[in-house]
Amino acid sequence: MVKESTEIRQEQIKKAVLEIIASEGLHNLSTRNLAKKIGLSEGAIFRHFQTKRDIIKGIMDDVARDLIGSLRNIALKPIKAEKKLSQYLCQNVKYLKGNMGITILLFSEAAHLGDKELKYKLNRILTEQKQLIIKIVKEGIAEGVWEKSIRAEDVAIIYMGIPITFNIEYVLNNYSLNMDNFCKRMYTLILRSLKK
Amino acid sequence: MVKESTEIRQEQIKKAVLEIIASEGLHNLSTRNLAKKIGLSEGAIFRHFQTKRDIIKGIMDDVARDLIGSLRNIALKPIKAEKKLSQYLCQNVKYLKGNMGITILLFSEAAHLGDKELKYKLNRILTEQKQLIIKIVKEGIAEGVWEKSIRAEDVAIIYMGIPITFNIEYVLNNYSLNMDNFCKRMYTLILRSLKK
DNA sequence: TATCTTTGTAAGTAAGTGATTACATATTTT
DNA sequence: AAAATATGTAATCACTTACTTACAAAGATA
Repeated sequence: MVKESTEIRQEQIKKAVLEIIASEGLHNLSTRNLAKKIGLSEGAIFRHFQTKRDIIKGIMDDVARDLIGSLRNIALKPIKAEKKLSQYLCQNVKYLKGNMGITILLFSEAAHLGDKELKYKLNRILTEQKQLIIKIVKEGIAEGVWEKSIRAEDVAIIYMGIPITFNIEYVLNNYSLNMDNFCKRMYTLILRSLKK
Repeated sequence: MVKESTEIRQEQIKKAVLEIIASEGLHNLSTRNLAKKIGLSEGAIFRHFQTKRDIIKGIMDDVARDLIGSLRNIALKPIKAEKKLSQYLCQNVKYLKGNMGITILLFSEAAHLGDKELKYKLNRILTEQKQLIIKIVKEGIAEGVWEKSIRAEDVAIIYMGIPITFNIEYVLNNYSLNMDNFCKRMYTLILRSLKK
């Protein structure tokens, strides 16, 4: 009987949640299946998280910290807006690919509506991502390389669909979609709509 | 005790499924809740559909028929590509708004992966939508109004994110998003990336 | 070494799941 | 009007759900 600290177990549990969603689907995300995946009893799960919902909340906090954090770093780099946009998009897609299941989890929570706290967390994640895009677009306009009349918020909205679409395509193409290619091609298109 | 034909009941059931998903979330979509919503017993549900999954399959067939049908009509109209694209996008968004819950349902089924038949149906719906977009883009290029070097498939991919994003925005904005506005603004942006 | 805290398990809980049953009542056909 | 058929219900099925309990054992601390 191996014992581990709550911190380690919590990470294992959150990781297993995403793995189950990505490989078996949301409907297989039961505490029973979760415990089996990690090799623990169901009771042990509830030793480290009070409720199943708390696990989801924990994952959303991770996303807010890791994904938004890395995106913010890119958005704040002292480089040209065009380069920022390219890196931002690729980093965004890369994160989702490396954490398959997150899109489904976030989106499905958006669908549940019931839990105000989860809805708020999701809203923050999406809003912050959009704000960073808006910032980059405005910078590009200020640099004089992108069209002045463009509404940065609209670019942000159309941008947000790209990582989500990647995820859908990725699943439907049986995980055989080339990420770098995808990312570069989408970047090229977005850039066309921005350029003067 | 009012009795109705299987055809009528099937329509009622499918409609109720989408209503429940849109207003109470996917996790509240139980056959029990479904029956309650319609004012029938649970047994009656299974008189008109063999399994719960058959209801979902029926809804997906409806989408394939109604949404894809109306989009195909637009794509085949004898009008300019620019006009087609505009109508196509707005019709697409309008349908999703009028059938809240469909995006969630389709997307969640994409996540389940298990059921090959459902996955196939979803794949067809998305692929057909994309093919129509590709057709319109190629027409615009042939007309000479859009840039020749553009890859129509890429436009189709970036396009597909728009209705989905609309849905997310719509839910998170508490259903107060102006559809026409949204649709026109997204069209303007897409058009910019297409124009010479 | 003895005690205490943390982490684990096996076996439960009540409530919910999709689906079936036996039977009743409405509608159509003869 | 009688028989046949379609549509309904209430009760129940076996099973799953998130979560809890009573207790055992590992690891840290005294």
